[in-house]
Amino acid sequence: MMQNAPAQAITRKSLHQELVDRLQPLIISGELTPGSKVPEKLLCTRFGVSRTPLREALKVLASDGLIRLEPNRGAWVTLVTISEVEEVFPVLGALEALSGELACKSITTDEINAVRRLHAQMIESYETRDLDSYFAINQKIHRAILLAARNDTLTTSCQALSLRMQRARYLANMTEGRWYAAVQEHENILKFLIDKDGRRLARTLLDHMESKRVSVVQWLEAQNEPSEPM
Amino acid sequence: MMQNAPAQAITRKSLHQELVDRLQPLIISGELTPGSKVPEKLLCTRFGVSRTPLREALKVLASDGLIRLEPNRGAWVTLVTISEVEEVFPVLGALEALSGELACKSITTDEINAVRRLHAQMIESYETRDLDSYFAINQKIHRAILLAARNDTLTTSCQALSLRMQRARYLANMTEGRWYAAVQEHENILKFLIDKDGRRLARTLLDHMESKRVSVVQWLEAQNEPSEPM
DNA sequence: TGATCTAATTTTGAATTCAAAATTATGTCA
DNA sequence: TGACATAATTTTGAATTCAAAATTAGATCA
Repeated sequence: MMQNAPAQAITRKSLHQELVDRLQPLIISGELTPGSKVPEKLLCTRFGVSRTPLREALKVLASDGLIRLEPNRGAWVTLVTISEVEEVFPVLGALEALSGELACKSITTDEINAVRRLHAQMIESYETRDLDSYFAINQKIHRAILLAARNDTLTTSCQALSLRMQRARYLANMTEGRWYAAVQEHENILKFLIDKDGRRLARTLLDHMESKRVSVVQWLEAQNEPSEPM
Repeated sequence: MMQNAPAQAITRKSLHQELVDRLQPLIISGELTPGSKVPEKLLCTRFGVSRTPLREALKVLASDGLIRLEPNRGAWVTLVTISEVEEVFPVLGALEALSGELACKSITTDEINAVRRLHAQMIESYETRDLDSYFAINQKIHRAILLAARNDTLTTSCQALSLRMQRARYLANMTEGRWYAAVQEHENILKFLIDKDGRRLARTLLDHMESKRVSVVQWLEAQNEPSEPM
């Protein structure tokens, strides 16, 4: 007899949800230019849908802060401002700290080993200075810890804020010094996770986020200055 | 000349946003019965709008977890489960702790005095055993601290999770003992806020939330048992 | 009676339509 | 020319329409 396995029920996703999932990457990748108008008509054509489900998706994305709706003027891709970064990173820090604490309580050996492997891969990317790969693996590590925390609400909240920050293409930043420091922080993250030292892991994740915040703000400031010379 | 005062721009709210704002209270007040179907047609009539903006609002409410969309079967008012409470309260705790820490850094004397007054009012409600009033003021205090933290992202995140928890009509709960303890916790909250002791305020808010979690879970368990006697 | 199948009705999801607002283009006149 | 007004066009917001899916009602038969 077939087990009632936790395999996800075949939920035929609704069109608007599908669109939310498709639009998010377009926004965080920058394919939809930050600050520009969301090309409603074009997107309808591109995805072969009418305006109704697309506009439903835009409302949801707006509530996530990825776009901004101006009444009677349409939807605009939001851009990452310094003040937004100053706001979001502390919140993300608190949430990631919590995720670390919870993860230490329920992470399995297999999951720890998975993080260990990811960590090794990330170091490799660091050594070959492959920034794209580094960031991709980095994200996977944070996500693995998040999932080990076994708290869907936490996962969702973190994910949403994280998405907003990913719009900042701060990947480009990463000075050699900051990169080295980040790797050191990750060594500690791995260590405390293996030790299941929730307290220290939380603290490290918090500090890690704070460093990231500083780094991102610096980059954004550098971006702004040239265009405001007076 | 007219100053560019920070008076809110006369933003004609969009219909769907208006509906989100109107539906939220219906859900948290229980006027829309938890677990029941969202009466789309009825709501259209009630608010005098067509299905389009209403359905847009439903998508947003669903992304906030207040309702659940079942493809081809409509929208359902979600009910507060124990496992959801176990998830949300720790996250809320972390966020409120952060709000306390940040508030201590930037709260003004006026704002502290406002909280002081609210606290006094709340004590009065406690002494007259006016639960509704107690909860209303209680919320105002937490919100005042949140606003003093000067972090809109934090405010929004907290608010969203808080709304989800408010669906639980745990107000009814509040044993005499728990109520007394909660008041004591609030005495400390006020004290640490006046002292601007961010660290201790954060810790107290966290503990406060944890106590609330226990209390709510107990109540929910009591609710469930009678209907599942076997 | 009650289980099962089929037809009628309702509800849902999404495309289309339409009026109002905003934008762009065109014309006027100093 | 260029500042302003007016007309044409486009875009937006929301109501309506329509096909597909789900639900309900009714019929059939053991």
